[in-house]
Amino acid sequence: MSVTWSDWLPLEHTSQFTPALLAETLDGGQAFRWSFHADDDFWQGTFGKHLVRIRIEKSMTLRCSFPNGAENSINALRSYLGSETNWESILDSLPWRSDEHLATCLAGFRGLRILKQPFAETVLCFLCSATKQIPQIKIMCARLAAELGDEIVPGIHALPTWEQLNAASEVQLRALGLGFRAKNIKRTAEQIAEAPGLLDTIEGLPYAEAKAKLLALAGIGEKIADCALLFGAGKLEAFPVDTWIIKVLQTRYQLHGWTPSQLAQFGRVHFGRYAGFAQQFLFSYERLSARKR
DNA sequence: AGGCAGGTGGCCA
DNA sequence: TGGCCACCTGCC
Repeated sequence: MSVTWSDWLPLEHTSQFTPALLAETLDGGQAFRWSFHADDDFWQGTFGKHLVRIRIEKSMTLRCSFPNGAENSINALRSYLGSETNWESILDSLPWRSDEHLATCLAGFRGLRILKQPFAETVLCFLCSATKQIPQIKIMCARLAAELGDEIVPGIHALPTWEQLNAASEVQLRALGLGFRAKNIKRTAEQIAEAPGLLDTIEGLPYAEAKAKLLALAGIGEKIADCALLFGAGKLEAFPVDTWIIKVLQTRYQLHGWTPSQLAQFGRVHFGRYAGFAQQFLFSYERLSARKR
């Protein structure tokens, strides 16, 4: 039996969003669960127990579709996409007036957003991300879902919960191609099992405290903690420093010789309370430049 | 065919 | 603290 889908429901109208920006937001390294269906021009993905399709029309209207009967996922989707957030105003508050390179990046990706993904699965996806490129991370996440996650509709699974992960063995996780990440995921699953409600607590904490608690989990260092807090907990001040951002800050901000930790500090101070939002523009711009070469 | 990829943790000075 | 290296796997 196959899934039937609802009509395309209007999600929001925006003059800023474009197909390229939707792609960059859903599939540019924040989330790893979206795939583009070129034939019918829509994105399909899951977050939590929601299965969703999104498309953008020429009139710049975002429309969405759900498996019949699951139409109320639209509320969760609005939250996921930050539909209620005034991104334009946050963007304007970034220090682009005194930072020429930031201004260039903002101009190139105006309309880009930060997702608000379910925190627990954001932690999982970024535990998979260590020294992997986006396509590999997506494969790992897909395998985790297929093998361990609940089935949302026939053939499509949610990412596993931490309870489901804890029920798996490290050997079983390794068999999914996770490599050394399997041990970290297994250990973190155990730590979470020992402290029920831990992730919910962390999500509700202020940035610095939340980060300190995340760093105590196996396999989570500065970068992964910041990614989880930025893309999964709405903490826009989190400033993940990965190899791309190191390169940007060294070459375009003349910060050669700075350690990743010092660069993170610089980022939070220089870009301010929405540093993570700024980071995403620097990241997208740098990645796009690299692909063109 | 070997190096490297959106890191982390452990070990050493 | 700061630098180095092992760690899985797959793709260029």
